[in-house]
Amino acid sequence: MKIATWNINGIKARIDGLVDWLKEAEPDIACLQEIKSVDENFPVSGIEDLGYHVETHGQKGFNGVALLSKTPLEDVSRGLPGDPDDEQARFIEAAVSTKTGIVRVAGAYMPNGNPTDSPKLDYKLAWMERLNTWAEGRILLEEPFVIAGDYNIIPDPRDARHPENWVGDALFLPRSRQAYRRLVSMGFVDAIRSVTQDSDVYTFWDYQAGAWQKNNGIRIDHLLLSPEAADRMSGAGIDRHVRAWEKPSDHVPVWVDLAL
DNA sequence: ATGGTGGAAGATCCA
Repeated sequence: MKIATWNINGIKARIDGLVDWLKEAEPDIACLQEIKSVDENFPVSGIEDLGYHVETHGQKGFNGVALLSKTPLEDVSRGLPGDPDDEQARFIEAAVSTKTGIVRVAGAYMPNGNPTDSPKLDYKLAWMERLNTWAEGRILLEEPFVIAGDYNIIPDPRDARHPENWVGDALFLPRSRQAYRRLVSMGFVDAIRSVTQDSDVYTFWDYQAGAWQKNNGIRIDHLLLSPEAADRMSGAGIDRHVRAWEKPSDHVPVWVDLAL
């Protein structure tokens, strides 16, 4: 079972590229972030034509996440638990039945947190705390389980081409990285880091200043596997070539293969 | 110090 995550930066602008990538990569489950669309306007037909079930959690203009799956999505839940006043659409979770049981997948779009002297950083850190509290409960289930998404966190200096340029940025602050490390320390496995220790492995290149051409990238899109999922991992990768397509997102898809 | 790019929306906000 192939599970992928991709921050598509606007479904309306990316629908053709998404369909091309789905045909090429054939993920069983795809988690999309930054759909920037309300649920009613999400273009489901071209995706359903490829055999996918679609569940969205959108909002007007910004944010928004979606799950696509070749098998039906069960127990769908929208919104990260822990703050009923949080109106930002950044989280969707569902379960999928497999030959060996179920796999649970959460698709998440973590807050950016910049500028760091604004409430946005507080929101980012509080959101990560809520995620960690929720993840503690999930890991106790001892199920194959994946948290996939745009974490907006550079875990380590080797995850940036120019780490010195990110000092002081919310994506690289010690507090942000600590929150991510606390999550991983519960027992999750970073899928990409379990197949390579290379620096030069990125998932995002800014549109500005020729970042892609200079390979000035960062690794901020992650697939965290519960121990039960990690035990069944057979491969992982980054579809970096998608960044060179026409009208690309600034992020590329990241995927993991699980023997489920 | 500014602008460099792009998406959604339709003036700015967000990244």
